[in-house]
Amino acid sequence: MVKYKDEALDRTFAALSDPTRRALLARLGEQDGLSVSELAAPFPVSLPAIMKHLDVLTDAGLIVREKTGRTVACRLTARPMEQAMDWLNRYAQFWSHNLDRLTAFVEQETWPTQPPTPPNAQQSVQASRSRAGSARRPKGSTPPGRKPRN
Amino acid sequence: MVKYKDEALDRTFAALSDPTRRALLARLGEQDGLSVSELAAPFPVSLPAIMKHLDVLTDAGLIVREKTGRTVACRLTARPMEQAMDWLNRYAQFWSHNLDRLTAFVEQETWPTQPPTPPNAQQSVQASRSRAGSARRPKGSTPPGRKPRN
DNA sequence: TCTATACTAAACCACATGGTTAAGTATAAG
DNA sequence: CTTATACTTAACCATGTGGTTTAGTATAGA
Repeated sequence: MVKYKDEALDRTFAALSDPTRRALLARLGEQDGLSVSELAAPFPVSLPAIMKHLDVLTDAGLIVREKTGRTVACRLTARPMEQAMDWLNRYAQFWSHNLDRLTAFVEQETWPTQPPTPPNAQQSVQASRSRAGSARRPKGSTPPGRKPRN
Repeated sequence: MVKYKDEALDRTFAALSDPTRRALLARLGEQDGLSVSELAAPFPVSLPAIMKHLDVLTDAGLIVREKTGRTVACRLTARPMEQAMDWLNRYAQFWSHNLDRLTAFVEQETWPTQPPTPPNAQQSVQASRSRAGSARRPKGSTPPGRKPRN
């Protein structure tokens, strides 16, 4: 099973879904090893906001941070983006209508089409985005469901 | 400016950040044109939950839906994923250390490194993920900020 | 030693997300 | 015409997100 890769893809794509984080990555592409303050300077948001974005990028493995004295240098990494590209390449092959390659490719079983199952460990900590299982409703709250129209 | 492409990238990467949605796309890669019920059948969540995921995929332009009678067929599309691949390819070139190509590439100005600016129209509708500007606090609520440690 | 800088952490907020159940609508089948 | 199926919509919930301000810590510079 490639669930661990799935979680890595979750974080990679989630990290890339925000324009500020893509701009941060692009900035590091121009000039790797910038400090946090240098990275944050052109952005119209506060430094703690940029810090949060860098946290997301670090958790996704897209950057690494190394502290020297009081400054932290941020650098791009390669691995998780390669995995995202792999996924996109597979998608590209689906709609290219090359059915022979497609059939052979699907039968490699490297492509999880079965629905994601939430990890049975760490139920108290939300480990994945899609989660099944009913949420507990506090007493006295109204249950979900559409009210009749009348 | 390529802000419109940026918003499309927002939606594309956000759509891909969820494992259920990626599984839906993979399922359609195996067999295009499945109906909503057929798509939903293997998933352990409710039909409206799958409907919501399909809404996200449709808004991102990754699938199209066409109704025939009472069933809706879902099909993969190509365009937005190509744009996501373009972005990833550029990132790949950054860490491949090809500085000549990198410099020439950056100077094409097709790669927005400047911080994203939220659209000045549609302030009432949240159009982009990163947004500046202070939120209004209700009267009587405590202001943000860390409490002193003592 | 004191001051300044760079970064980190906490607390708050409005809004978004991903699920649920229940009701409603459109269309096909009997 | 009635029933069943496929899908849609509304209302709810817990949690997460992306921002803010304020306080705190670590390190460099004067």
